[in-house]
Amino acid sequence: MNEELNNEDIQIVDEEKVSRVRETLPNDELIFDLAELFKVFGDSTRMKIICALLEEELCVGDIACITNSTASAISHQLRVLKQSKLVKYRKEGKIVYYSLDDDHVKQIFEKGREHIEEI
Amino acid sequence: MNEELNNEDIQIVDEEKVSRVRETLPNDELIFDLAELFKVFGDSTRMKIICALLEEELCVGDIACITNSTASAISHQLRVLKQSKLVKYRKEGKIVYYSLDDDHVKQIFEKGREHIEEI
DNA sequence: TGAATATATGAACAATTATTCAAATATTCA
DNA sequence: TGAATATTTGAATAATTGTTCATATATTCA
Repeated sequence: MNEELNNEDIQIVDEEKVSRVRETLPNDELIFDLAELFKVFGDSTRMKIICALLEEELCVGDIACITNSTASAISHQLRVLKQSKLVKYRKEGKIVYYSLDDDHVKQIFEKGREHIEEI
Repeated sequence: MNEELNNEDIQIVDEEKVSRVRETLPNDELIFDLAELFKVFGDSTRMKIICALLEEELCVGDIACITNSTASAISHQLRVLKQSKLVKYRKEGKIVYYSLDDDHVKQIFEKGREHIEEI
């Protein structure tokens, strides 16, 4: 009786290990940003868009056609990709051409594929 | 009148480009698997677990402590990481130690970080 | 200017999913 | 064996999110 800790609070941990690892962790903001970035890759439609753009620049209508999706759905997803700086675009009249923004996309894609294919 | 296409079906596309890109696309299964893989990286809690395990092998309780989470929540997420072959584990008595399964995790993590930090 | 086309956008709906809570296993040790 | 600890698991809840549909905006061209 009169204990300061009840059962739920007790947890046996390797305190030295825990504080050592804690200090090496990236800050919460970077972890959040990383998760947000990978979340963008974590959808089949967006992954298909990325695969298509790995080949060449494409307009919204062509991407929709290639991915068997609607222009509206693709436009929504392109916005997500744009916000993460994964794609860029240029306008030519009423047509908007999208392309991959830098080489990281390809590198991340390839590393993912390596993992999948080596299992 | 008597047209075979109504407005919703009409879409002007660069057919040659579309079929060319279509042929280079990975099959749907690979695209799905890739999206599933990146989805696993796309959650802050799992990303924290991954960051911690980049340092050294850890038991469930210690991971929970490091990430300010509960053992139950961590256990659920470790199951997800296990299913994607991102972590492996070994049992020592009642303690289960988890560690990263191969070097792809670190590589994917690093590529993600490069993208974040170069913007 | 007005019709046609390409893209973007907002709201609504359905589906997915992370966490919590309670309870079940598994293991050690007195 | 029974208490204590570590982890797992299943169900429920709350929050997030992808697609659809209707509509808005932008651009070209007759």
